[in-house]
Amino acid sequence: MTSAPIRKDAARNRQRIVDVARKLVDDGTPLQLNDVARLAKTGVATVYRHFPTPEALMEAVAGPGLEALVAHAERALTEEDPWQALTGFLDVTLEAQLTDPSITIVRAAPDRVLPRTEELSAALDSLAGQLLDRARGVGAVRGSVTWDDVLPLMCGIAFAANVHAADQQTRLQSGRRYLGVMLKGLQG
Amino acid sequence: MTSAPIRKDAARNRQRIVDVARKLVDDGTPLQLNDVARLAKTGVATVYRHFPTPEALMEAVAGPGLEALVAHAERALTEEDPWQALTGFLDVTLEAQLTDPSITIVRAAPDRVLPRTEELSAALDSLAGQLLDRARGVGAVRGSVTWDDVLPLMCGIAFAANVHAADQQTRLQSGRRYLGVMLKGLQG
Amino acid sequence: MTSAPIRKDAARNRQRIVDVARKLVDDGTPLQLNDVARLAKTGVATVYRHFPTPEALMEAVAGPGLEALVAHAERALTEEDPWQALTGFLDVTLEAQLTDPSITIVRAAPDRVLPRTEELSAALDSLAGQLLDRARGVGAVRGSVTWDDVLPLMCGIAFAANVHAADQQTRLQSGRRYLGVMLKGLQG
Amino acid sequence: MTSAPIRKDAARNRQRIVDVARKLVDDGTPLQLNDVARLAKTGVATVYRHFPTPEALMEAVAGPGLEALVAHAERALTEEDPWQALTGFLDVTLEAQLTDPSITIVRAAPDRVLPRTEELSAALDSLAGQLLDRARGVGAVRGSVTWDDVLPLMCGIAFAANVHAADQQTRLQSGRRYLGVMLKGLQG
DNA sequence: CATGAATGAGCCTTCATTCAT
DNA sequence: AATGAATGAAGGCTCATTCAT
Repeated sequence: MTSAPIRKDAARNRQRIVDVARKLVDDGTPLQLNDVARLAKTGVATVYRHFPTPEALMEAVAGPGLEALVAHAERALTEEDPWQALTGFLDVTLEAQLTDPSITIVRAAPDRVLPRTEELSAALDSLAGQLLDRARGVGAVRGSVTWDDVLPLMCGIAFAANVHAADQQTRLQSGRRYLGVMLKGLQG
Repeated sequence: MTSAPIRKDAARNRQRIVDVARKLVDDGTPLQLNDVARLAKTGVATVYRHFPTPEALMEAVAGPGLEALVAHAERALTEEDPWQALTGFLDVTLEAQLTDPSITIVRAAPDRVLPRTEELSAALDSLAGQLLDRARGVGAVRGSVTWDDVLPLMCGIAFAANVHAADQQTRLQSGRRYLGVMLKGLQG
Repeated sequence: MTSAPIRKDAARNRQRIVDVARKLVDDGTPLQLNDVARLAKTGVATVYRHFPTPEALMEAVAGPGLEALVAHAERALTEEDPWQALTGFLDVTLEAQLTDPSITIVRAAPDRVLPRTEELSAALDSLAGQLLDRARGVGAVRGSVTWDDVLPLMCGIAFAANVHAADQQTRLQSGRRYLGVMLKGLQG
Repeated sequence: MTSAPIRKDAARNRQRIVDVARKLVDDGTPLQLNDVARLAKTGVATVYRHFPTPEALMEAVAGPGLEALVAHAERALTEEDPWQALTGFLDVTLEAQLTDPSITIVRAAPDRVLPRTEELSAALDSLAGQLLDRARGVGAVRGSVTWDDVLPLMCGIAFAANVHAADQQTRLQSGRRYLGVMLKGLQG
């Protein structure tokens, strides 16, 4: 009755599925549960059991990335310089978004389907909001801008970087440049 | 060079197709050539003859919007204040992008399939580049930024506005705010 | 714009589909549009174009049978003896139901999906109702019974005949016996 | 011959499974062993061990209802008036069939898979046959009709009642009316 | 005995594209 | 040029049944 001890082989399967999905996502391939099943050498239904919808799988793929960002945000909150803390966090966030498309996809989506993702997303918003507030507190950021705007802007920057360049290398460079533009735009 | 006299009824058909497609695009419906044909009361093959691929049709839909932007850019080049000229143009561009999704789609795509679109796109890039150069010339814009960056950024802003809001009204508001941030970020 | 001249080859296809479906229905096989397509040597989508749902196809299969019954009911209304007219009609109806399962399926269904079927069904109900009224008029049928009851009862008799026997021959015999029971039960 | 002592927990499981299945059947939901397992908080395999096929489970669901009918038939055989005994029994039977769909399903099926069901079914047929014979003995029932016909007819009446009405209330009313028609039809 | 994860065949449905009329 | 019927690959999803734990 206690929700789930989780069997070892089931966990292995689940992980294989997520791994395969990650590879597909990284390649920009749209997630098709049938393909995932084939590549993971599982039955389709196994994929469906673990992830009832493509969105759920996408969120599972994004999970570790989101966790890492949460961890980084927490560390950033302990830094001395609020502006440094903010820009450092945004820099890491951007790199994550450009490296792992699932992050932008999940964060740009109107809603989350897994409780865990919702939780992570909320935590991230809360922490990032604090980072922004602290920076505003020392006058480093305009009064009118909220995290509610910065989140879409970060997704927009990732989008722009993808529009501008196809290869990973250039994409990161452009992204950083665009982030620079935005940061200057945000300054008080 | 003008490939053929074009029969009047053919032209009428073509127009009906584009009109229908515009409506679908504006509603956010994915362009399906069969649907378009049915709504335009044409055979599918007619749609295919005029527009061999969905992309071609999308570009045809974007055409008038792009022409309007070219016209605006030309007028802007005659304005006195280079900064005003630039911001005015970008403001109109943003509104166009948020009003007519085909514009962002076409401009964010890696390549164009219709010669006419290529032409318009190139003209727009050239004119916008000049507007940017003029603004840079009077020190209103950072030296390092080129139109090659501003175009993706505009698409990113449109994307951000869509992430932030679902209704047209709010979308425009957010978009303008984000454009403000970018412009401040671009300033010398 | 006038609804449909119907192409000859299209009509041929449609007929092949209905023919295949009829065979399946007669064999008691559940109608699966993919199977129908394969057996009719058509693409699946062709079947879907003609019959958007299995129900629509089923009704198309039942069509001729219903038409024949309507014709019979019309003739019956011209007969002298109201009781003979009624029993003759019910006998033919039963035979139709036991010969062609689609008839019972369509008539026992809560609603019809094709306008044509609705039309036929309504016509049949109206004519049968008149036959019943006439029989009641000469005191051959109890006052309390309406066609609204006799229709379900006919379906019930067909069901009973199927329960009782598997082979066509015996099924018809039993069905007639059961019809006899019902008719006696209906008599004033 | 009683195959095994049967562990208490196993019996509990079995009962939970049957209870869940009964609920599903009563709701008109098709019996899916996976669903049953989930709702009964059992593993699927447990369901399969107790009931190798959906039919077996269906018969188990019908069991108590059949037993009750057998009991009623036995009591009926002791009644004075053979016609009253018969009609009373058929009335109770009809109500059971309309209340608990599993009864009609099992009795209309060409064969039984559980020995217990076979036994009950045979007993019921035998008893009902005697009730019918007694009624025929006093001239209350036509000579030509056998229980072999009445059983299908009862299933047909249940079918007709379902065709005629969707809600339980009306279904019972119609069923009783149809039973009345049949009884009149059977009378000598 | 019990569990529930895994399986994969199989059905339904859509859509871009071709081709006979 | 125009028509729209036909195609069939492809994707989504379910469910009866098996099997490792």
